[in-house]
Amino acid sequence: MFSVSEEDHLKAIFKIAEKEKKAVSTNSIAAYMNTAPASVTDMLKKLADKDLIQYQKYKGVTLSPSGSKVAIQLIRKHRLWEVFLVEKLKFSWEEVHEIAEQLEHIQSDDLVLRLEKYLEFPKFDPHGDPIPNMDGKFTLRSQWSVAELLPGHTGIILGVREHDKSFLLYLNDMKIKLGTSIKVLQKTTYDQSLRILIDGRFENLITKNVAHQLLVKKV
Amino acid sequence: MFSVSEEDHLKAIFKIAEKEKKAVSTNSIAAYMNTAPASVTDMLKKLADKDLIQYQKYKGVTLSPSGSKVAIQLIRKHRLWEVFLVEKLKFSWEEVHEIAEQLEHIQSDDLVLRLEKYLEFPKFDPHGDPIPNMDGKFTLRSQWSVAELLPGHTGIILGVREHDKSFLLYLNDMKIKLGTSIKVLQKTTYDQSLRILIDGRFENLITKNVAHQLLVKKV
DNA sequence: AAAAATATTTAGGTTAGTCTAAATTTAATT
DNA sequence: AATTAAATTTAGACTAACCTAAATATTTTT
Ligand SMILES: [Mn+2]
Ligand SMILES: [Mn+2]
Ligand SMILES: [Mn+2]
Ligand SMILES: [Mn+2]
Repeated sequence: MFSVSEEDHLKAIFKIAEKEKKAVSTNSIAAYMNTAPASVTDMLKKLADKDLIQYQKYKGVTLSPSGSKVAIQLIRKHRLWEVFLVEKLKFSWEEVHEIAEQLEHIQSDDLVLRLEKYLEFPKFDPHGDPIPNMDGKFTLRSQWSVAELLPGHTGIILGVREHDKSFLLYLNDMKIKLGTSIKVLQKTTYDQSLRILIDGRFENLITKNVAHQLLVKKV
Repeated sequence: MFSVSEEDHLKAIFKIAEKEKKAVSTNSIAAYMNTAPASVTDMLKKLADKDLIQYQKYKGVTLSPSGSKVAIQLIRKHRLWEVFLVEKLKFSWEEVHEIAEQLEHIQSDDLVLRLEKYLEFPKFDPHGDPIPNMDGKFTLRSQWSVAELLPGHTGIILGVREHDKSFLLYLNDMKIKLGTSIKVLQKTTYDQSLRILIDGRFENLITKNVAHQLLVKKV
């Protein structure tokens, strides 16, 4: 139906739009996709022709309903495959993204449904990101970043905002994974760095930025 | 490393060479791949440049050691994914080929090794074809076609030569699958069609050609 | 409100992978 | 051994997906 490149562009637009609610710029897509802005312009014309996006020269783009559907289905497949790779093949959470980036493009509706069933309908992927259901609906849950926790309060890790491999390896080193409890012991007023207690056992210092990437439920 | 099209061409050459031991012709590859002979010629030049095949104009091609390795690794991945689809996702044997045709191109050596382990090192795929190991070695076993069985003798289905969806659906109808026992009751001298007993329960008539496609071990 | 800086598009080009039609080589048949 | 038929390659063309450099629009700063 759609090429790998078309799908990846639609996903990029979706993800960028998720953070900043305005129309998505050509340059932001190019940065996300690691391509030249001129290449993005070419693709935007094609996607607009197929009514997958609303596009006006120089004004940025938004996804049309059909484009949004393609993007969400792609994200659904990506996250289901990530669950498979971690739960069944025992990959670590920092290893799965590149492989899922390929697997998400396998075309077979039946495959996705059977995979989802086989995995017992997971609602979140190994990074804590919600997996849209068949109809494109995401499961919502209330979550805070560790940066928002007050000293003395504890949270359970639900997910991470940053998916960078080196960041995930850094968390591995600190013994932080999904389900880990984080108690904020102290916040530095100078640079907002935090002293935290990990699973009631390891004490460590993290920067404000790192704290911002860690998503928890309050306990 | 190699494109989907390059990989598929190498696999086609391998599979055609498997049956007819002479150099593989341009037209046979074109027929196998459903493309124009001219397109195959273009690809053969490219593969020869990369030393994946031995190619002389008008003389057909053979795989080089490196080309053979690529083809065998692709077949390995294809068949491992087919096992996954049937054993884990409960697809039927006639549904898995097209999906595996895509999955075989996913690039990750680690993925293949983990998948193989997860599947507990299967030696044969859902159609009874051998799965090459990491080093490209196929497991051999002695097998006969039902056409070779003498009346009164029985075999257990090990595999099928024909992978066509309609053929597999026809076998489903007859309750023939891997492991099924086939007893030859009678052979017609006129057209060599056979009356067979399936799993000791269903009697049926099959043509000589169908019998030729059914591979069994003698019991 | 000009000027300067930045973002975006256009112009023109490349490579991979396909095609059809024509030319050429090889194989088969008189 | 010619002639005809079949197989294969060459020539020329197209689309998708990229690129760089130049032109143009928009935004920001003076
Ligand atoms: Mn992708
Ligand atoms: Mn993820
Ligand atoms: Mn394939
Ligand atoms: Mn098979």
